Amino acid sequence: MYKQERLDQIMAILKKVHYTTVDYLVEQIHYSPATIRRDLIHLENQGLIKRSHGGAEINQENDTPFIFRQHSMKSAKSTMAKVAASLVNDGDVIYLDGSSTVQYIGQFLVDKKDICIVTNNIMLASYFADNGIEVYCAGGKITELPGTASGMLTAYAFKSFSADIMFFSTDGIDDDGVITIKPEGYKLHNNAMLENSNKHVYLCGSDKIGKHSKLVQCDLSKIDYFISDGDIDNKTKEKYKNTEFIHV
Amino acid sequence: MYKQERLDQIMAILKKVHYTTVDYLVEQIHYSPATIRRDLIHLENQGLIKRSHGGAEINQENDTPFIFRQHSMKSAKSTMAKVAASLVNDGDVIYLDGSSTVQYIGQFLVDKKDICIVTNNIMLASYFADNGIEVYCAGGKITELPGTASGMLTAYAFKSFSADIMFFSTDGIDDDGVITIKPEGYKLHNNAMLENSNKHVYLCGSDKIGKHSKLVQCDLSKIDYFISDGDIDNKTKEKYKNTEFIHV
DNA sequence: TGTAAAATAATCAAATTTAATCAAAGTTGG
DNA sequence: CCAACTTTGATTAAATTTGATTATTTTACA
Repeated sequence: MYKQERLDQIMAILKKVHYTTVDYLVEQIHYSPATIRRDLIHLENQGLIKRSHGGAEINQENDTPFIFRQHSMKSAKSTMAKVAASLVNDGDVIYLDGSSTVQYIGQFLVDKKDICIVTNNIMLASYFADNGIEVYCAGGKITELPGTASGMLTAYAFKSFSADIMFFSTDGIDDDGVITIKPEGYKLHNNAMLENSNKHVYLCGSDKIGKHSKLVQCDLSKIDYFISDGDIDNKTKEKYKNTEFIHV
Repeated sequence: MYKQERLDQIMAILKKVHYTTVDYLVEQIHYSPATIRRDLIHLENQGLIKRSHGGAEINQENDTPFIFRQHSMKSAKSTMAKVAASLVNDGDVIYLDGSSTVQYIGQFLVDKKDICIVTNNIMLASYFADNGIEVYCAGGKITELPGTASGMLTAYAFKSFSADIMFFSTDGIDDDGVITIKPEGYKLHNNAMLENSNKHVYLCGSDKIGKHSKLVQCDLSKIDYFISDGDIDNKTKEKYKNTEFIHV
């Protein structure tokens, strides 16, 4: 594993849990405590985290919207987001789901002309509104951070529009297709998004390839663009000829 | 357990109960009294809490989230909000509109037990979610800051619930009743809120009394509690006997 | 105000975590 | 292919954190 890959993993974990212990990182990343500590020192020197006895916590800038923190500019998610945003045309109506991966697309869309966003991520909705972009918030029960609406109401909202393009990300993919381990409410509104949009773009971090779950969101054949920083085996690519696999 | 995790747990407990004893924290967190005390000293140095013999209490001012900091705590809006919040019972389903006045109520509701919030203010929705309170965001087109949804979708969302109590504020009142100068979409969802809630609480800053507009939201007879820092003439009070006028 | 009970502060030893050092493994460039 | 350089993991010394013990302070109440 490359050093940068390890650093990204640490940042990805910290982004989720806010702080973590050295022991936990050792367990997750399978490197020695000494190496993990050196990585943490490196990240601290970059100003991305703050170390303390036993672990480290993420450095969040209070001024910049937390959704586009600096480190994210370098991460795989941000790269995927940039490629994803390039699929958007001026004038498009765009569905953005509430996942943290899709969240990164926001910063690359503010320059587009005459677009209209529909999203169930309330922070994203707020961000677009701040930047003078027409945005609809798909409401519903707020279930998890960062503020994501889900359930019947959310599905209803997505059913009320017809989008040119939709961006989403779930917990992973396996042989059965796009899977999710989230509660069933997520499947509801994700389906509503899928059914009421034209092009479907799926973002998939390399860590999510091969994850299993009993809850299948949809078949890969529903996906028009599959964007990932990881590799998909050729058998899968053969099977889904209509899907464009984009490696970043 | 990581130190920061313990500090967060203590703050989480203090956010709920405002004051707690060392013994209680020892019981909850399973660390020795000595460690808990050291943690409390640490939090006190950060200005987050105030220690006292036997326990500690939260520092309210620092705990106030940024959305409530835009004006001083002593402002009329905050006073009205505090009175308004006292009308809420544990277990209530509560409608909060997207006005900046109503926004202040949020901070006084986090202590209530088992409540459920429905609001079209996305910052408020985010705030309640952060504080572990069941919250539904009424979606729709985001029209103005602070991130307020309005229109058909918003109305639909409010129609999907049945609330015990509703809080709202508009641009003012005149002889015709509660008026608004906002676009018509606001009347739509405000009406939905009025029709699907039991008690109606209207907050009215003194500067809003006597404002005119051609758009009338509703008659004052619809209002159960009229909270204001300004004076209402007796003629109006006579006319609307069923409305309780609360001067703060 | 005086006294007992309770809580806090101070101190110290044990446990845990980190820093420093070094040898082995891996990389790079000629 | 080899030598110089970097990275990694193990070892050990130093630093930090924790909980127990004891002394001091604060509180409650007669």
